Parts: sequence; structure tokens; C-alpha cells
Amino acid sequence: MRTNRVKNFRAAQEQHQQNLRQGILDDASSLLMQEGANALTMRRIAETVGCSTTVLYTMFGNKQGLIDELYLRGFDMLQQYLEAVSHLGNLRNYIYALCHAYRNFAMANQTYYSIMFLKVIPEYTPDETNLKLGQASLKLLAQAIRDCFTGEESEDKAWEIARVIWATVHGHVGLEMMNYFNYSDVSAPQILERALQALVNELLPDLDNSQ
Amino acid sequence: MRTNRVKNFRAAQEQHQQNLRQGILDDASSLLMQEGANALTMRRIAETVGCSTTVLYTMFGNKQGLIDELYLRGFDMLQQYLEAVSHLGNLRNYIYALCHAYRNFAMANQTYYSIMFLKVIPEYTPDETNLKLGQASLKLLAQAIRDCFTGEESEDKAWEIARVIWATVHGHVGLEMMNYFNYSDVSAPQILERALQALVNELLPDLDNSQ
DNA sequence: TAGTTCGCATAACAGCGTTCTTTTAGAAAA
DNA sequence: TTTTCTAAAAGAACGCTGTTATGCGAACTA
Repeated sequence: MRTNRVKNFRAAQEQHQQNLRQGILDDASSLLMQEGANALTMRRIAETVGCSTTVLYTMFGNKQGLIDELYLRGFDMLQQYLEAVSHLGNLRNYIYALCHAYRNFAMANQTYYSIMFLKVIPEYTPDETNLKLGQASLKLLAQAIRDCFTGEESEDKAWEIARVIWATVHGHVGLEMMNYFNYSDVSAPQILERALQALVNELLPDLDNSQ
Repeated sequence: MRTNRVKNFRAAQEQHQQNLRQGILDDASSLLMQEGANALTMRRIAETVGCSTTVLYTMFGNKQGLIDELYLRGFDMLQQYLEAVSHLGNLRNYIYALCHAYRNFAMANQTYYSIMFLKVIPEYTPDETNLKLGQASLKLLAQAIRDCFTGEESEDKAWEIARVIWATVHGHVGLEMMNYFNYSDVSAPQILERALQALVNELLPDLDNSQ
């Protein structure tokens, strides 16, 4: 049965491609986390993987294509941070915890966060598709906010408020990363907490009686 | 009088150095504004000025040194935006206006803002001195906030609140620049306005009776 | 078995920040 | 005025970068 042999070969080849692809991304990821975005050059990646740069270009097209995958990985990691947050307490504390989880992710994975939200790699800017995929990682935050409302039309409103809160957290994280908060008496999480309390107090309905 | 001739020569030389320095920075600045941070290479700058790269290195040491000057120029421009804000209305509206002026500066000078607050140039990170000099541009905001308080101990408190508001505005601007707000029904300034109102309501004393 | 296609490595190209070497213009000295 | 010296600038070079062209060898097709 030659056709079967061919099929098996194709399948094996496909499998090999997939394994190689994941291996490359794993190596690029550890390179990014251990040595920062500056170390993320096509040559370094190829060297780490143990192949030539040609493989990277046939596999991902160009550097943008490779970083795109890391970009999405970053949002997956962010989502995992958010999903790990317990929502046993009341909604208000849950929302605070989500925001602090967001900050924890950013601080523990600064190199990833820089790719996702700062322009550390001149050759890379996420396209529209990836921007939307990334935003989906904030679904949990939007859901928690929607749960604060009882009305029917609250879907869009929840996303709007989620964006306000997201932007606020992002701003604090961004300035903290640029060391703009280095010489302050108040710690960065405390400053963030203040802003969050203010936003929740003003933008969300009274949550005292929520679970 | 030979010593006078020498003095005049030295002075003329000094003057020439200063003119050249400013000319280089002007050219680099227009390069940055017209073609973005990617065009800001030592070779392009030298070509625009009409000299060799050697001149840039003897004058500024390295690229970091040259960008340092642009970084400070950016904060000067930001300060001018803030100083142009009329503080005739009440304090609350003045603070809002300062924040929107900040956003206007950022949006009108995205390339400058990127240098100041995003890491668009891998070779450049501002040092501690410049970070502090930059922060001083927010003096007007801190002053306006301090004016909201009557007590004596309000200096530090005003700076803390200023940082909260600053981070919030920065976050909104940063996400807007990364196009994360592109597909929203609510405009970016409206989202920002919401966040600001919430912060002012919660963090500042009642301002109804202020001038 | 002969021909072809495909995957990969090697080498190259243009451009980057930076530095080394060489030229040159102009002040100082004679 | 002519020579000498110095300081500044130009140009080439080095080791990087992303990307592309070339070439080779192995595996499928006929």
C-alpha cells in the first residue's frame, strides 16, 4: 500500500513540523525571558534551536510572524494569571484581585509585557487580528464588571468600564516599568490600589450586598 | 594683543559648537517627527546635518547621549502644552484640562512620547537624572492638586495623587497609541474623561466652592 | 533509474551603532 | 611669510541586525 506509506510520511512530516515549530517558540520564549527582548534576534534564536535562520523564515515568514506567536503566548499567560484568581470573595475584591494579578503578570514577565504593550521591538507591531485576540484575554475582567450590573444592556457598558480600568492598570504598570515610581514613598501597588478603589467606587454600582 | 585674539577665537569656537549642537538636535528632532523613531539612526542624522557620524560621537558621546537631549526636549514641549492651559475656570476643570493637554501633546507628538514613555529605541533608556528632570514637567498638575487642599502636610499627598492621575492618563494614552481602542464605540477622550472624573471625585476634596 | 522538487545551510547584502585610521584645515611658531 | 603642529572631521572598517540568494543533498515522482 504505497498510498498509506505516503500518507504516513506526510503525517510524520506534519508532526515533525509542528514539533519543530513548538520547539522554536519554546527556545525563543526562554531567550526572551532570560535575556530580554534585545537578545531576541533571528540569529540567536536559530543558534539556540540549532538550525539556520532559513528555517525560521520558511516557518514564520519573518521576524514579525515569529514575534506574533510570542505575543499571543503572552496573552495566554496573562489569561492564566487572571483565571487563577479566586472569585470566592465579593465582586469588588475579585475585581481588585484581577487587577493585581494583571500587574503581577506584567512584573513577573516584563519582557513579555513589553512586547505586548510597549514597542520594544522596532520590527514588530501587532496587527488588527492579534490586537483583538489579545483583548479577549481581558474577558474575565469584563465579565466580573458585567456581573455587577443587573440590567440587560450592560454588555457594552461593562466593556467600556473594563477598558477604563484596564487603561488605568496599564498606565501604572507602564510607568512602574520605566522606573518613574522608583523614588516614591508609596509603593506602586499602593498607588494602583488607590486608583482602583476610586474607579470602582465611582463607576460600579454599590457592591456591598453582592456575594 | 595676542591673548585677546586667542580669547576671541576660543569664544567663536565655543559659539560654533553651540550652534552646531542645536542644529544637530533640530535636524534630529524633525527627523523624529517626520519619519518616526525608526529613522533616528546616527547615519541618517549625520546625513541630514551634512556631516559625518564622528561629529555626533564627539559631541554627544553616543546615541544615548543624543537621544537624552531629545528626551528632555520632549518634556519641555509637554511642559509648554501644560503651561498653555488656562486656569481661569475652577480647579476641577483646570485639572481635567491639564490631563487633556497631556493627551493632546502625546497624540500630536507620538514619536516624542514614545521616546519618553515607551521603549521604542532599544539603545535608549533614560537614566535617573533624566527621569527626575522629566517628572518635573508635571509640576503644574501637582500644584493644581495641592491647591485643592488647605492643610500644611499636603505637599507629598499632592504628588501622590498627581502620580495616580498621571499613571491613569498615561495608561489611556499608551493603549490608544497601540491601537487597542480603535474599535470602540466610545472615543478615547471620553473613556479618559470618565476615569478622570472618578479619580477627582474620590481623591480630591469637594471643589464646588473653589474659584 | 533518471529527473525533480523541497528543506536546509552557507554566504551574501544592506543597514545599524561604534571605532579606528587618515586626511585636512587653520592656529601657533619661526 | 613659511613651516610646524594640533585638533576636528571624513571615510573605511568591525561586528552586529533582518532578510535574501545560492547551492547542495536527500527524498518523492515517473
